[in-house]
Amino acid sequence: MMQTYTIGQLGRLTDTKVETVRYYERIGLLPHPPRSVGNYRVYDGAHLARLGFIRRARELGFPLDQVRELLELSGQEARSCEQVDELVQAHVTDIERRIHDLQTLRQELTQLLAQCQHGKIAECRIIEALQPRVTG
Amino acid sequence: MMQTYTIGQLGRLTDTKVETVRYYERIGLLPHPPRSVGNYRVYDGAHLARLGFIRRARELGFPLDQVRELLELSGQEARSCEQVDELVQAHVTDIERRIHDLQTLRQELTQLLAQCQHGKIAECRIIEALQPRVTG
DNA sequence: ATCCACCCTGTAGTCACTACAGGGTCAAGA
DNA sequence: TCTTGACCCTGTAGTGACTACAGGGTGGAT
Repeated sequence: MMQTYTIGQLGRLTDTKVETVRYYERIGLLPHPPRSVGNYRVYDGAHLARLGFIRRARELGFPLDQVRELLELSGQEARSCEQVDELVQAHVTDIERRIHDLQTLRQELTQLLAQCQHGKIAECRIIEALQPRVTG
Repeated sequence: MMQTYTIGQLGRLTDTKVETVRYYERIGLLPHPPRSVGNYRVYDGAHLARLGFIRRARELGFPLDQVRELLELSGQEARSCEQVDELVQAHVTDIERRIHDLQTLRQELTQLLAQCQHGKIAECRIIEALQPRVTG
């Protein structure tokens, strides 16, 4: 017999909240599964694999619309890797930009902290630095 | 005479969209300004300074509730810097965690890319790596 | 019969805006 | 005087990716 799962079991196997599984179904990322007599969703191994794929891609930081593209591509076995490669490449570039932005931020904040003399707010360099240069 | 500003002027001076200024008012971050006869908001220099503070803090990545705290603290001139310091310190720690997470992510993705043989999807290592290890 | 864990739908909340729709105001030019 | 166009007003809904109820039904064990 084919293995089946309730939504809760599927969630435990993929580390996904039940509400999230239903959400993925609602936005068309997971197919509507068949229902039991009691109207429970009945999932099979294919559902499990697809949800696993989605969750792994999410862990790697892909937004849902890119996950959708990856799912689409993963089904077209004869197609070349090129698009997958580009998609991942673009994602890496995006991550690198975010790392850079955060590093800049950290430096600014660290400089502020270094200037703090631990006195009163009135002479606090941090608060001062937040005061805008425009004052008229 | 005291300098006054329309919402649009305030927006231009602080690089803030008009809708955002109204949003800050709605959530209580900016006070309700007086209105003109035509029901236009009329801002003064204090509003400008406060909005500038908010925007600068946002640029530095503080979420709005922390901006609220910073605004609160900045008004209490006799108080010690300690809380400001802690707040900024905690923010730096948070940013460092995010940098670390993104670096881990980048490494994982870069490894995937390095494994790509530029062949067909059927043998794509990237797609393969996304396939879940659980398959039953 | 009753309990409890699980499932169902539908709606609203999160964060920090952003984007309308559908109107009113104001200053300048023809 | 009329009209244009830039600006302003309110209120609501959308973004991403969930999360959190409320209010109810189901299934298996005791």
